[in-house]
Amino acid sequence: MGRPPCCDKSNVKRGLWTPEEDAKILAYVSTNGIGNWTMVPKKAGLNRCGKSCRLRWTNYLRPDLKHDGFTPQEEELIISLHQAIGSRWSLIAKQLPGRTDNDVKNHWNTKLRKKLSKLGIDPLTHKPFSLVLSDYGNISGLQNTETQINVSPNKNKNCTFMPKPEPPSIPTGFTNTEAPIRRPVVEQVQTGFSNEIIASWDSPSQFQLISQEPIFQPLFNETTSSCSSTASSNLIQLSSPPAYSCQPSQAQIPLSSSFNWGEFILSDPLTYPSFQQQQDIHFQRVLSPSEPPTSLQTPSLSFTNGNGPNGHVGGLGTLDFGSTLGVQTKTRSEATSSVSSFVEAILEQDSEMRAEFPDILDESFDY
DNA sequence: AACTGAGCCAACCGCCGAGAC
DNA sequence: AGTCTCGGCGGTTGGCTCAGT
Repeated sequence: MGRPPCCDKSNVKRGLWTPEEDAKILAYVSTNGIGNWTMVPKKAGLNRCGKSCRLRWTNYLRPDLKHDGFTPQEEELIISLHQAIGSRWSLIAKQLPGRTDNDVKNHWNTKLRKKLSKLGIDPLTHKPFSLVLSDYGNISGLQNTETQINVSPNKNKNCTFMPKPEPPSIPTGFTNTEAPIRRPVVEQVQTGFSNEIIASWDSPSQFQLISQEPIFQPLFNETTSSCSSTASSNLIQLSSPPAYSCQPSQAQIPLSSSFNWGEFILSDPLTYPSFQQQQDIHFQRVLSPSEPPTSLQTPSLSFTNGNGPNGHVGGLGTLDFGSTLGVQTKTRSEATSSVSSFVEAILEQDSEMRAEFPDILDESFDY
C-alpha cells in the first residue's frame, strides 16, 4: 500500500505560478514563517498542493536566492564537486550560497555537461572519453572484442559518449585560458553508484571541512597554472559509508601527479588513429618508474548484483579496488589494446562496407 | 510570416528517511 | 513495532523563448 497523495491533485492548480500566487506565499511566510507546508495553501488562500508551495518558496521566492547567471567560479566549483560526489545536487548547492539544488542541476544539465563533452571529457566520469572506453574494456567479463562491441555505452542514457570527441579546446565560460579540468579522475568511475567512493560527504560540516582539503586543489591550481600539478603527494582518504559496499573500506589513492590531459586526449584512439603506433611508447613513458603507477589507474568494476556495466544500480553495485589500490593487476597497454581492438574491428567493418557499397558511403563518412 | 528544433528553466513526480504518534 | 506525515532529494517533463530555415 503506497503512501496516499498529499493533496487531491485533480482539484489543485498546477503549472506556472502567477505573481498573485507568489505574493500570497510571501505574505504568508512573512507573517507565519516556514513550516507545515501542507497547511499553507489553505491558510494562504491558494489552490495549490502544499508541496508545490514549498518548492516554489525553496526554489524561487526565498529572499536569499540569487537569480543571476552562474559565475565562472561557481561553475568551476560545481564541476569539481560533481567530480567528487556525483549528482548530489543538494550537497553541491549548499556550497553555493544563493543557489538551489534545482538551479545547480539545471545548470549542469544544460551548460556544464555540454562544456565538458566539448572538451572531450565524459561529464559522468570526468575522464577523457578514451579512458572511459578503455575502462569498459576492463570491466570483468568483457574480455573479447566481440563482447565489447556489443556493449554500447550509449545504452546508458546518462552516458554522454560522443562518437568523435573534439580536440581539446578552450572552454568559453571560464576566466582562464586554460581548460579548468585536464586531470583525469582516477579516484572514481561514476556510474550511478561509485560516487560513494568518497564517503565522508554526508553532513555539510564534513563536506565543508573536506572541501578545503587538497582534494580540489589540483583543479583550481590548474586553472591558473601549468598542467604540472602540485598534487603529487596528495592522498585522498577513502572511507566507505556503512550503507554502501565499496571495498576496501579504507584506501589511499594518490592523485595524478604529472598527468597531461592534452597529451592524453591527443592519444585518443578515436580521434587520432596513429595512437596505436604511439600508445606503448606513451604509456611506457607515463608509467615510468618515476611516476606513481596509479596515476593512470581507474577502479575496476565488478558487479555483484547481476547488473551489467550499463546498469544504473544506485548504490547497490560493488566497487572492487583490489586490482587498483596498491597492486596493479591490469596494465594500461592491456586496457588500450582492447580499445584498439574495438577500433580495429569498427574500421575493418567500415572497410568491408566501403568495398561493398562504394556508392552509399562516400569519403566524408567518418566516425 | 510560419514552421521547426534546440536550449533553457520552472515545476512536477515519485521515492526515501526521519520523526511523531 | 507499525503507521502516518512531512520534507528532502534526484530525475524527468512541460512549456516558453529564440534562432534558423
